Amino acid sequence: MDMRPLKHFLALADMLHFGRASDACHISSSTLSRSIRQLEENLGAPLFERDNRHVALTRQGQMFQHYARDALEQWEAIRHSLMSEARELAGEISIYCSVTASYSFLYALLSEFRLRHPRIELKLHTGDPAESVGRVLAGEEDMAITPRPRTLPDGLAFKPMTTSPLVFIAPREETSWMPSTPQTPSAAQWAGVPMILSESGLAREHCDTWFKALGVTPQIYAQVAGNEAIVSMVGLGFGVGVVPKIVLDNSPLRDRVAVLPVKPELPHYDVGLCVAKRRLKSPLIRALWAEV
DNA sequence: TCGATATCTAGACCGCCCGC
DNA sequence: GCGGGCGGTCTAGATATCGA
Repeated sequence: MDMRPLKHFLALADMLHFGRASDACHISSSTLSRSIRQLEENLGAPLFERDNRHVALTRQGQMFQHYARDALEQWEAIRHSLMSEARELAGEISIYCSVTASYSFLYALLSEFRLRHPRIELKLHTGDPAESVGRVLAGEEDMAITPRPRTLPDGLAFKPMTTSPLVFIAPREETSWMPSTPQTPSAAQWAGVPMILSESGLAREHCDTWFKALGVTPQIYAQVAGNEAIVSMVGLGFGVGVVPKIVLDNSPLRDRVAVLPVKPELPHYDVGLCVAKRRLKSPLIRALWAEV
């Protein structure tokens, strides 16, 4: 069975761009165009509306997207199940995590796994941890290393790997807006502090709750996707940021910032591995899941 | 308005595989 | 060995968008 047309379709459905989707599939855009056209001819229905500049899923394409995801997952599951009876596990697992998580957890997670399962190919994608749960639930990634959401969505399994406190960080240089007594914060002290915060995610939620309890609307200087960039901007003196301590410990710019001893402290959160429960049927996914 | 750029499509061609 | 089918690349063409 040739599942490539389904993979081509899903790549284009995700990216809605022939050039980027063909790069992701390691084929030329014209090959992708032909593959999609043949799929549409076989199905007798248009899957994409496209012109010389835009690509969009049709209603039939949206229906087929659900089928294609399920079909590929079931195909991988049965294939690996049959293979595992006959010989060692082989195939591909995609993992999504932040750059920091790749420094901090991947070695421990994968070093022995690679030796035990050398025929499993690992695909690592790094980015904003706030997107990780959504990507796993949407089937775009097999697994993610991510902070545990406040409420675990149905269908998501989570295994904690470590706990990290959230900390306020400030530039080491003196500034006029720096809170003078962070141990005893007041609304007046924090009202004028330029804040550099995550656009979304758990760190942002905890931070918003902290400011709400203080009775202050934070003066947001910048909203950033990904925690690593917050350390950079704080190090440059743009404002005060909030990051997981593990991000700070792994940052090459950690010497340019200082942790503010703010009270009350922000909550700790669990960092761990998450996976869609339905994906645990796959022997590959189960094998890596068992590593934690 | 016009040139540059981005993007998708079609056609030509090539290499590999498989059946005869 | 030959020919057909298939999947790939390369290239040109068409057209929308953008910016000067």
